[in-house]
Amino acid sequence: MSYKKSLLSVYQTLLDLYGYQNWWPIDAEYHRLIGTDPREEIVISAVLTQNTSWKNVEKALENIKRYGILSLEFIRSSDEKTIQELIRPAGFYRLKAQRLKEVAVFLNPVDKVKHVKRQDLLKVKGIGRETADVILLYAGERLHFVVDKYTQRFMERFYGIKGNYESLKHFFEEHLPKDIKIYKEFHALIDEHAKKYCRSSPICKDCPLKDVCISASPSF
DNA sequence: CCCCAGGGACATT
DNA sequence: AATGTCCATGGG
Repeated sequence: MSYKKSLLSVYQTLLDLYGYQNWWPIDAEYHRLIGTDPREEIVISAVLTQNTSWKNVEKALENIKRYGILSLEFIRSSDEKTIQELIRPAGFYRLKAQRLKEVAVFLNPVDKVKHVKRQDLLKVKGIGRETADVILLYAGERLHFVVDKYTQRFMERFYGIKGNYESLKHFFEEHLPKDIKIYKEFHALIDEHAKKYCRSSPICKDCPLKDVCISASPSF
């Protein structure tokens, strides 16, 4: 039998299951050695990961670190063609080189992430709702919940909530404590769970949440 | 061969 | 407002 678990208890359950994910991943040692700002890696990787596997993003980040500098100033001062070649493994490389240029110019200095309005961030070409919220939450330490494809899929299956981006974002922000750590980890935990069980072709049979999910039938 | 991956801009209906 | 198409590499 299924019932509606509170959003916070879903978070607790996922946290118990998978542990802290420590998103957004950054190479702290690199930035300590080079003297660059770790927040700039978050901004760059947020653009690179658009509809792209993290594995491919990592290859691009390694290229930038090896042949350039993982910073927004490097993006600003480098030839766009050079950036294209470095980030090629991340896919959509011509498009993303352009987007990196735009955001690097806009977020100058990067400390702007602390006070920039979401509305203004969304005006930057290549920065949509999810990328904006990733930048605001993970680089700016600001209370913006990140909704992605996984989150939409999970919420539709688990709660039967469909909704557009803004309504889902609002749902999370209304039903969770105003806690940056919870926002960061919950988003990561949903992604982890969606990769393991709540896939496009869901594996409900072994899903740890099957008893509290409204769409998981015991017959699955 | 297929489908999918930590989306977004732009056009069409 | 909802849906379709394009962008592109790499892995399963």
